[in-house]
Amino acid sequence: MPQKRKILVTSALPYVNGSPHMGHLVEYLQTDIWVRFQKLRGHDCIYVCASDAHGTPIMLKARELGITPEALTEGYAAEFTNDFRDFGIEFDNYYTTHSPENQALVTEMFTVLRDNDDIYTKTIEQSYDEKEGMFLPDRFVRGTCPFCKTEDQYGDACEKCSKTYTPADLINPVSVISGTIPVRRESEHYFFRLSDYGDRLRRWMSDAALDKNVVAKLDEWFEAGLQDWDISRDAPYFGFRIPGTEDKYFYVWLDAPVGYMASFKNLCERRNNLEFDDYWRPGSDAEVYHFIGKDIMYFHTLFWPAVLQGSGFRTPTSVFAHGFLTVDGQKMSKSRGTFIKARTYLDNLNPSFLRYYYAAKLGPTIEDIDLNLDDFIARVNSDLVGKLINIASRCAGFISKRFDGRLADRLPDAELFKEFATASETIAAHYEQREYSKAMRLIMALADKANRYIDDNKPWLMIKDEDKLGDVQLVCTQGLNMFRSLMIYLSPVIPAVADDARAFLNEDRWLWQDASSPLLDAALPKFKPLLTRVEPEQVQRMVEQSRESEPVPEAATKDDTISIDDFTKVDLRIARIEKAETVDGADKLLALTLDVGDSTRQVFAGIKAAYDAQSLVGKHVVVVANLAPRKMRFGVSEGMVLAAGPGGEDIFLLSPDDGAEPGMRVK
RNA sequence: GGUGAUGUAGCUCAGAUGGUCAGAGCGGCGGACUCAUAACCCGCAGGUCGGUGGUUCAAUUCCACCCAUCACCA
Repeated sequence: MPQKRKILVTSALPYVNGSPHMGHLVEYLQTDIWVRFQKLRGHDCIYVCASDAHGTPIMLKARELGITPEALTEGYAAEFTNDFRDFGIEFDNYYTTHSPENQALVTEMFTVLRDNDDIYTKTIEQSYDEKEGMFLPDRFVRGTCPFCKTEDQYGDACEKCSKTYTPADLINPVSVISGTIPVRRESEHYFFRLSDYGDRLRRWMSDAALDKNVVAKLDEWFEAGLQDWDISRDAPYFGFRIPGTEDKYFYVWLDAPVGYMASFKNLCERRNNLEFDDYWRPGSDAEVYHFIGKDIMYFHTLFWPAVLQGSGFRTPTSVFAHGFLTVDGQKMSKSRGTFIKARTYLDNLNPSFLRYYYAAKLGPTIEDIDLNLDDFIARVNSDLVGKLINIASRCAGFISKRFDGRLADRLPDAELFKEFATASETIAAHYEQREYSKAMRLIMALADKANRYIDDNKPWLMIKDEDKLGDVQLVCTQGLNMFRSLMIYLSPVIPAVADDARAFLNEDRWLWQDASSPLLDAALPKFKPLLTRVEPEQVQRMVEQSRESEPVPEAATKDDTISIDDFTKVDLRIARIEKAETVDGADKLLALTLDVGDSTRQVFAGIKAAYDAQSLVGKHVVVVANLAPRKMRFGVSEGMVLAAGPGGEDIFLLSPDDGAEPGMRVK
């Protein structure tokens, strides 16, 4: 066994302005497998993560929903936490960047950098939305591409011709927030002198033994010359205020990676044998690794190590970048039903299947991986159920029926078992190098070998011959031991299945090296199927449930309880129907004009069969006021009127008791 | 537009400093078996290794260009 290592591992912090989906899981599963492997090998390995809770998109989304950014991010963070747990992703700590620890660290780092003259200020010009009173990130200005004249493009690049430019270049620019024309306005910003860090970064790069594709990308950036980094944003902004300023905030990308340290620090405060400085100060003997997606390499391989170098901390040992997920060979798509939320998967399929499938495809490179749904079914059923679990299944029956559940006290083919044992270090090396697909191939090749062994020895024939009864026990003991070794090798990937297998083998715990010594003369309980096959219908249902045209309401997902935060996200208001009219060309719709207190709005409701338009005028109803406006063929619907019933003529509007006034909040 | 990565059998992917490098698993076809969650075992698959040029005695593997896909452009 190699020396015990101190390892700190992170996954990129999820930006909590939406629900977790299959793409997120690539990274967290890749990391979790690696962490579990290290722990199984007996190392001290700590896995921390956190929600990335700051920045303009979160601020605006919260405003749109009429809730605080804290409430918004806590709501999504709860989804992430639940989904991570249900996929068997085991963090030592999951925290948030919106924390006192993070603020203290960011402030400390900023102060050190500023005192070392690594920070300076400069006045720059940016797009400004006068109506909203805020500066606009490039992505929040849209207009016509100055090159190819395609309309409605982002302020930084054209999706059509993929040329890049600035919002000032756009023809007819519009703020996506207010719809007004942005102006150019000057503001003082804080910059980090990244340009001074070229040599130090190159040194770090060569020490970190980065993947060659990552190095290629870095070289490209060095070639272009390092530019200083704008680390401030003007108010209004959701983040940490820069010390000594009234209206300047740290850019979310400055405090996000510091969130790794803050989460770890938070963990240290709860564990007395863990010291923050042992892991994060220069001279640390711990290894620190960041698992990230290839899209955020810039931040993790340039800004982040430079900021650490300049502020008195150690740099990461290495950064592991992975590719993106495609589904059936294409980008995830809501209309095709391939934008699959983690929860939708969990509602239909066993998480171990995805863990195995991803592992079977993951390597150490930044290449994208494809979730091919047909391949997923075939692979899981044939590898996991048909090959692996089958080994136990075909041996266990003989052992329990004819030998009282008792294993033999020796192996009939020690040579063969030794093959399984000596594969141990090769498989371990694959895991260590994040060559999971190679590890899986090797493990499955061994599973083939185990099945062949049973086939060659034919216990089902020997069982008919009293003289050969002992041989049956021996062969099955051999088979179960091969199964056991493979399950140990796979336990980082499918921990839940491995736990069940271990329980069947009546053992308390497994360490990696246990795979090299057989389990003999032990009593086993009755075998229960460890996995059942994937049915194509399950996958179909998952895809159907993911299709945008038939969205699954959040509340209808299986997790049957919601938090009070979830409920308060829904802004229910009393409204008075001012006008109700039929809609030309629509069989079921009535167009309602609603008085919601401070304003009126138009809502289309599918209640034509149940209500006569005129009879509705003056009636008070309940409306979902913060539902995203929906464009329909007949106009925009700005909310939803609550009603009960199966539909058609049987629809019953909800109305409040007398006294309720338009605009009152329902709670 | 610039830069980088990828493009190998129906599907998912391996592979080589240029010459037994054209492979695996799945699917498909044929056979065998019946212990096992119709699982397992044996045999069969001929894809111009994205396209076009070039270098070479020889290229899928090196070079150039082109096409497609993905990413990044702070």
